[in-house]
Amino acid sequence: MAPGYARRPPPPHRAPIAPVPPFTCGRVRWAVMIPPRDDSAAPPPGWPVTEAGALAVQDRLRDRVVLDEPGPEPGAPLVAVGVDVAYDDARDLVVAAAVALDAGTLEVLEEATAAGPVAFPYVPGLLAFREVPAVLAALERLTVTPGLVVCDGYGLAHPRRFGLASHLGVLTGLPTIGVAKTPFVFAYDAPGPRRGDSAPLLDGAEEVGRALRTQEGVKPVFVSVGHRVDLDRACAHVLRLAPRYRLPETTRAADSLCRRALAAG
DNA sequence: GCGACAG
DNA sequence: ATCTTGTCGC
Repeated sequence: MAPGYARRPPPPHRAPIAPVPPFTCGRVRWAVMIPPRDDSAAPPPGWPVTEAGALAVQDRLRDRVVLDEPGPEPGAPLVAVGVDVAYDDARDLVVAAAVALDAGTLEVLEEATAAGPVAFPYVPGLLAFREVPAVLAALERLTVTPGLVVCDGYGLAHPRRFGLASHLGVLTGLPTIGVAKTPFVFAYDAPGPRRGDSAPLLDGAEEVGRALRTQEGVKPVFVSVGHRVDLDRACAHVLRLAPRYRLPETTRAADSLCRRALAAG
């Protein structure tokens, strides 16, 4: 692991990943987040168990999304962290992975995983409630400080403008973006055929993200802002992280790791 | 009202 | 997401 990257002192379990104003979830106060419990990836006390409860949490947290920061400068030194999860519903098990890469060289700097019970059923628009607890636990186990978190799914491209990437950003305070493989419910025109070509991802007349061609002749990915990053930079980071394949290396590394961890455990 | 619907 | 055979290509 290359020296020169900022590190947080372990153990991180009692310390917030980043200074974020306290908020409450249900009746429970999360200083920023996740917490202690044991060292599992179980959802914290107060994690919603109903759709109505989850909708209420989204409604309460959505205005905490920060959209007026440009985010990390593409080309500058950056620790880009990919997060993803794999499931075994039969065993009520979810495994999350967080893989930190040097955004310049794509070298793997650090890997972490966390396993726990499935926190929520899959409901379109409420994906964060299923994935976030385990993802937070995996992020906490990294010792490098993420400069950008790349999520598998959406941020602002969400019916209530609060997808997984935005949710994770608000909870951690970290800059986040969403990279999805399918366009969810939004409309777009096919981007040009070359790598780097893009077209707006539209909710009516509102651009909620971008269909971005990362490889020539390959279908685009769908990029949206999560938290503390603008859309131009989000796309620039995705392009740089995907020099060879359709999906960014962050996503590929995290996907691979959580699947291996699920199969192993 | 019914279906579609990130992962 | 996950269930899954073979197949084309580097």
